[in-house]
Parts: sequence; C-alpha cells; structure tokens
Amino acid sequence: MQNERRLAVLRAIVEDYVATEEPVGSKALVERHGLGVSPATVRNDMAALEEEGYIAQPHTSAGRVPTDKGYRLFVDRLTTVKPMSAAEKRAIASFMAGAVDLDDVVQRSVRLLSQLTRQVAVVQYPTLSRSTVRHIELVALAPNRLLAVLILSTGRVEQRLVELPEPIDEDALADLRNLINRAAVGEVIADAVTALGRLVAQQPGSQAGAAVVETLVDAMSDHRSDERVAVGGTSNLARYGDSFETAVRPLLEALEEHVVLLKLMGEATAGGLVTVRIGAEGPYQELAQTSVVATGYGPRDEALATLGIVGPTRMDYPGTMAAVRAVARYLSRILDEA
Amino acid sequence: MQNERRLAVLRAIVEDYVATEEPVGSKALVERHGLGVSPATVRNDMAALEEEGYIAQPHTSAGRVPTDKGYRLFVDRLTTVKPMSAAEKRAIASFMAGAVDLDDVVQRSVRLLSQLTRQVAVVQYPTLSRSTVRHIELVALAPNRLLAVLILSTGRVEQRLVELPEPIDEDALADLRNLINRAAVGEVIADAVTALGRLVAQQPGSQAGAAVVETLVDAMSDHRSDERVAVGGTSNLARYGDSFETAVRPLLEALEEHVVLLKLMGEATAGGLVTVRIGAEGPYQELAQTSVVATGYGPRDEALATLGIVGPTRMDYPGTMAAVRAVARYLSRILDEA
DNA sequence: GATTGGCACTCACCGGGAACGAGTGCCAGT
DNA sequence: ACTGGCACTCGTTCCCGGTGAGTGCCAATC
Repeated sequence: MQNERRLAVLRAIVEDYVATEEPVGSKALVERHGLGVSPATVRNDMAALEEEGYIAQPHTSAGRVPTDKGYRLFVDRLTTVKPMSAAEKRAIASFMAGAVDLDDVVQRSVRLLSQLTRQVAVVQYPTLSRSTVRHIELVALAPNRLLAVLILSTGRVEQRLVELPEPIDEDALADLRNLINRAAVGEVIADAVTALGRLVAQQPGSQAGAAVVETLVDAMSDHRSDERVAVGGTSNLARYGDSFETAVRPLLEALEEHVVLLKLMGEATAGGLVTVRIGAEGPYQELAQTSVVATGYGPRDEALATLGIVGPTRMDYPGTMAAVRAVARYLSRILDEA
Repeated sequence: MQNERRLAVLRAIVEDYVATEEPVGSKALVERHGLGVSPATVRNDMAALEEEGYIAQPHTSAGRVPTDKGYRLFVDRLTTVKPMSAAEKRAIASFMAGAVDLDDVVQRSVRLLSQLTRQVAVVQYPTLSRSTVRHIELVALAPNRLLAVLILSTGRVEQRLVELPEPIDEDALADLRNLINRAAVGEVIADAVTALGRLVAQQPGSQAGAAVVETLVDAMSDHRSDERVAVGGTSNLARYGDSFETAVRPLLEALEEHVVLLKLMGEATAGGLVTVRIGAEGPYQELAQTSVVATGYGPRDEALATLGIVGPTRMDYPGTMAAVRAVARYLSRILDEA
C-alpha cells in the first residue's frame, strides 16, 4: 500500500458505502468525489485493492464493498478524528446534568451514546475491584437479622441480608460497625477483604461479627457484580434491514449475556484511546458482521470500566469514535466530581 | 355465539394457527382435530365465524386466521388454565433460589419468564408508593456533605447525596438520624413524607436537618423511580420473522421507553388474575400486532408492581398465562419472606 | 333443518424466459 | 500512466402460464 491515490479511492469507497449501503462502482466514485481521474483509472486501482483484499465484490458486475481488512486500514490510517462541535458538547452536558445517582448517570450515558451514534450502546458499571470502600452500614431489621450496606467510592451501593446465629443488641452492633469501618474504609476492595479477614482472626469470640464479615467479603469478591452493564438503543437494530437471522439474533443474544458482552467489548483502554474491533476480529464468529467501538472510563482516567457501541461493520467509524470518546470523557469527569 | 361446534372450530383454528403460523383451511382442520364432520360443514361454520368477525382470510383462496376478536373469545371462553407440571414448578423454584438481593430477584424473574414463554419478559420493580420505610441511614462523607440511604420494606434501596449549608459533627448527625428514623420508620411512603415535613416545621433551627429532609422527601416522591423495569428475552423477537418495520421496531422502542412500557402493561391486578391485552386493545396503535399478558405481584398479594410478557398476537395464550401466573406467585412468595 | 359431496372459481405461489442495465475487465490509443 | 471504447457478466425485474390449496354455492341426502 504505497500509492496515494489508491488510498483515496479506498477512503471514498468506504465513505460512499457507509452512506448509501450499496456497492459502489467506479463511475459513481469519480462523480461524487473529486478524484480528477477517469472511471477506467479508478477501476485499475480497484482491481489492485481487491487483489490485496481491501475490497470485494458481492458478485461479478456489482460494485465494490469494503472488507474487514479495508475498514481496518480505513480506521487506522485514513481517518482523522473529528472533534465534537460546540453545540454537540453542550447537548451532551445538558443531557448528563441533573443525574441523581450512579444508576442514573449510567442510564443517561447509554441513552446519550445510543442517540449520538444511532447504534446499540453499552456501558459497564464501574468495577468493584479498583474502587475503595467509602462506608459500611449495618442496619438491624430484627434481633438476629440485619442488612449490610456497602458504599463504594464510585457511588456503587451493594446490599446483603445477614442472618445472625445469635441475636445482637444495639451497642454490640455499634461496636461492630465501628470496628469494621475502621478496618475497611478508604481501602481498595482487595485490601479491605484481607483487613476484614484479619479482624475475624483477631476476635474469635464474635459469631455475629464473623457472619457479617463473611457476607461482606462475599459481596466484595462477587465477580457477578462486575458484570453489570446497561444496554440501550436496541431499536436501532431495526435498521439492519436484511440479515436478521445471521446478524440481529446473535447480537440480541449477546446483549443479554453480560459476560459475553463484556468479553466482546474487550479490555478497557484509558486516556482517550478508542478501541475498534471490526467484524471477525472479535472473539465470536457468530458476530462476524458486527463491529465494536469501545473505550474505558473512570475517575482520573483510570479505566474502571468499559463503554462503547456495537453495530454493523458498515458504520460511520470516525463519527462513532468521536462520540464514544466524548461520552467517556464526560462520564469520567462526573465520576471525578462525585 | 351459541352453536357449540362453532366454538370448537374457532378453538381449533386458533390452536392450529398458533402452532403452524399458517392460515388454516377446512380440510386440515377436520383432519388434525377429531371434529367428526365433513370439511363442507366446517366451511359453513367458518363462513359464519367470519361474518361475526372472529376470523378473517388474508386473501381469497387462503385459509382463515383468527382476528383480535377471535383471540379474545378464545382466551375468555375457550381456554382452561393448564397448571404447571411438578417438574416445571421445581425448575422455577431452583431458578429463583439463591437470589441475593432485590435486583437479583428481579433479574432472575425476567430471565425465567422469558425462557418459559419464549417471549420478551418485563418485570417492574416494586413501586415505592405502597412500601414502608425500614431504615434511613446518614453517612458523613465530608463535614458538609453526606449520603442519605433510604431502605424500604421491599428491599429497595435509594441513595442521594446531600450538600449541607453548614458543617455538622458526629453527635448532631446521630441525633438527626435518630429523629428522622423515629419519625419515618414503619410508615408508608406517603405518611413518611408528611411526618418528615412536620419534623422540619417543629424544628426551624436546623438547616442541615432541613436539607436532609428535603432530599429524602424528594427521593420518596420521585416517581421516576417507580418507572424502573427489567426487560429480558429480547432475542425472542428474532422469531417474528416477517414484519420487522411494522412490529419489531415499535416494540423495541416501547421496551426502551419505560413509561410507555408500563402504560402498555396496564394496571397491576392482584390475586392470581392475569390480564390479557390483545393487539389493538392496547393504548398504542403502532403496537396493534402485539399482545400483552400481565399480572400484579407483591407480598401478601398486594399488587405492588406489574410483571408479564409482550409478544405477537399469535401466541400460545394458555401456556403463557400459566407461566406468568406461576412466576408472579413465586416472586410474591419471595417478597413475603424477605 | 343440518350435513354432505360435488364442482366451478379465485388467486397466491412457483419456475422459466426475455429485456434491462449497472458494472467490470481488457485493450489499444494517446 | 491515463483514458475511451467495447464486449461480457450477471443480478434484477417483469411477464406469463401452470399448479394447487382453499373457498362458496348448490343440489342431494339423512
């Protein structure tokens, strides 16, 4: 891939195909983009591009369509990230303003992202693993039953019922609460788990304490809760038009299996870097027709969790990447403030 | 509608059409169901049924298809609720066992319901309005900033940040916590709101208290949180086959608009009563091709919230109704215990 | 009066063929 | 290296006749 014009032709093909959804021919190309050469010349370039695997034709006597490899080259070398306009930025800000809690923030983000990109948006809730304990509350519901509430730095709240082997009175409960909070508050989850373990080892007497700690440790190491995601904009799937059995069904299934979904989104990347997975590059061959545009987010650009969109390989990559990055940035900023 | 056999014919048509997805003709009818009469007789009955609007033919020389009115008669008079088998009951119980919190319970319910019915399942979270306050916790995050956590009888937890106009110390916070809890715990939301209001009126001094109460009252009367629903089984939409623009897109859109969705599900009905809305009977004409099977659930059969499925008018109503009822019953029982 | 067998009729659903046209590859000329 | 010309491919569309499922009606039967 050296020839300059060939790249221009590839770019033009991608842009046209994304816009029209139809295989693009040499004539239409020179007309719509000011390539300054004749269709025949473009045809030669197209033959070369096809030879190298960047484009393909669905059948003889049809125009060309970008392959996964073609899209890949396009996003790697032919795309300049277009920054969001001031109006768009304002729209984002006003959309996110007024969120009351973490749930709300995440919900708004998916919605925003799906509207900006007109694709299915996915936002993972901030992982437990790297957040710190802000407070642990124990609420007596009955003499031998209490509710443990775990409040994390990201604003996440986990709650668990604890059945006690023996009743506990208010004073003992207050002591326990102090003890636990002193050990865990401010610690990263992993450290909090070990600190709480040590606590039990030091005080073999308290059965109630042991039960509470067990539940807390359980909640902290529950990786299921790392799998929480919010999904939005599924109605955009209706635009897939053809190929329902082959594209939409597996995607809908993936969207319900959060583990699968998170694997699909891939590792969260920090610092404004947006990951693009095109078609068969992803881990599931049933989803060979879908691409993922994702990035990480979190306070102080820490990539606590992933966020992004899932859509057909035929999509507006530059615009989508810009939107994903912008939303991740706003979301991170909000977590910074909280 | 008096003739006994005509009803049998209608029932047979509905059952066959639901099973085969194809317009059913007179000959196939007498063959598959032991009607004991000739096709010609059935044709006469069918002509009468069509006259009365219970069935229709897509075009001349095609079989008959039930109309909304036909389905309506079918579910009203021709259907006997088939109880779940023991195996199914066991499957349900094991599926729901081991849920750790309210979120988890609701998630499992949607999943279960969508698998049982092979339709899109919807479960509304228990409404705030009729639940009682179990505990209110105030956690100091900074001298002039605290987190208010509202724990309700259904297991729901709402949390809000409160910015204080002036710093507050630990003792004052403890006092405030006691005061608030004494006023609100055990009360229904509406009563708790008035009780808290009275509290502020009696103690005009405390600005911090006023701020906290304001936030709490706000959270309690926030009707947005009544609109929380969980949706599952969307991949079953892929089975719609034809009619994507007309049926699937509006449905996907409705599923994202929780307000719309709840209106669609209708009023929650208690006591094992299952509501069926067929096609155009619902409030949205874009969803004229979809039916809703729903019921209420809640502790002590109180209908705190709605749960059900959304699917094509052409569905297995008896089986679906049984599944919806069974899941609602289990869910209610779990809330009873909590 | 209800039921039935017979029969003509309708009409969606193929399958095949012809016309069309977008798009290509190649080649000779500039 | 580019371009105009040209033959060729092949999917798409339209038309058309055959087929068959299903109907409505009628006269005959129980």
